[in-house]
Amino acid sequence: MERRQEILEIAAKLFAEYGYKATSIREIAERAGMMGGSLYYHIRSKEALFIEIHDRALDAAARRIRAAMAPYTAPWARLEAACTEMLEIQLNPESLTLPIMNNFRSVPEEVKAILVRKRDEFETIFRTIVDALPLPPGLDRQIYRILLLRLLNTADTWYHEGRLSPAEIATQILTIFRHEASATSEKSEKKSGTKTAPKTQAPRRRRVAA
Amino acid sequence: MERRQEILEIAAKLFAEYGYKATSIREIAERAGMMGGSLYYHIRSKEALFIEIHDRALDAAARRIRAAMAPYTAPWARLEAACTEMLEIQLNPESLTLPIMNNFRSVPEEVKAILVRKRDEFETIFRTIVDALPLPPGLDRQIYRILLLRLLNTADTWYHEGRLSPAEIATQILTIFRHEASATSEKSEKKSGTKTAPKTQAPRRRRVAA
DNA sequence: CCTACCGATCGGTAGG
DNA sequence: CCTACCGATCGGTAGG
Repeated sequence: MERRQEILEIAAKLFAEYGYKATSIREIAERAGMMGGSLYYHIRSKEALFIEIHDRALDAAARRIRAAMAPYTAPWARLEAACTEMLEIQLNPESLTLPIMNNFRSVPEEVKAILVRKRDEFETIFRTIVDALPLPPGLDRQIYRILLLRLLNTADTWYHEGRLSPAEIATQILTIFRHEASATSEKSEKKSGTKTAPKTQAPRRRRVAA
Repeated sequence: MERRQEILEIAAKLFAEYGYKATSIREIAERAGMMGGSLYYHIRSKEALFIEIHDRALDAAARRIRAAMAPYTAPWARLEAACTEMLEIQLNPESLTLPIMNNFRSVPEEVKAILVRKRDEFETIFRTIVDALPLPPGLDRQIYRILLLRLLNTADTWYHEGRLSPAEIATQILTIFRHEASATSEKSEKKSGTKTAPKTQAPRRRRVAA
């Protein structure tokens, strides 16, 4: 039973690094210490394996992000909490919760349809957050959300440990994406009695041209 | 001689859509109206084909972007011109200049090294532009540039024609990424005697919280 | 540019 | 979980 979990994690890492097609069943099996054919004692097919990993990763990510957002009600604070958590997930080299989303180029069309449906469902979290932001009218919320998710989901392709932490990168992204709608920006988050800024990296963020 | 160009364009389209590994020589050949083996009259190897397409695409893109920037000297205007042109290139379904960059996951390691070197060279264009921007001190220019390039380079993965044009998407990205350093933001672009805003989609862009 | 083929590798199965 | 194998597909070559 935990052997299976091990296999899922090995496969997730390989899928994330090389994509669906370029990851072979035999390579997964070898890293799990068995022969290619033996893997089919644990899995039904390569396609089913990929779908299961993707589903589990997104479910786990959704749970973690909702938990991270829970303490906040102010829109920008919720966005920051969600983005930070998402980056922690995407940039963590361990565990199943890995960047397999958005790497669908070599996935068979029928499978892709299933993955995209699941991913769209996952992204409603961000849809809700973005819709609540007091953005300037010139910004298209759909594009805003898509762009933000692109950055979060593809961060693993350029990130290498050492320079900035996931939380620091989240801060940079938030600094860029933070635009207030109203002129009375500093105090425009009206919801009271709740925390306004997340714990991580909060300080040197606000710098609205005034 | 133009037959070869045809093959390069067909291959570029397939590589962009499915990635290196998932694109077969036989599929390229079939779309070019010949047998798999016949393709080797025109190319040396699959690897060489990919490298050539990548090189040509980046050279052409660099040329177009430099030309688009040429009329401007104000930093933000140069950035907008470069981003708009880059998106026109990335979102144009025709021609060789296609989004093959950043899809290196299934490319053999040795080839990847060559591609990355070329891409880094290409991206110096944006390095120069970003270094000239009057950004607030809280923003890390390296991260800023990386994030911006991610959005430009991966736009093809979510773009579908109909809603917004490449130029309109560029405007959205620029609106998000525009942050002024100084408090006297509106007039802080000191360079005079030169055009300040590009021709495309300029109007409804500025909306700094004041 | 085609035919015909090479060795290698793929996902998957049978039988134990 | 292994051995041994299946049909399919891969990049590439020889010989024309």
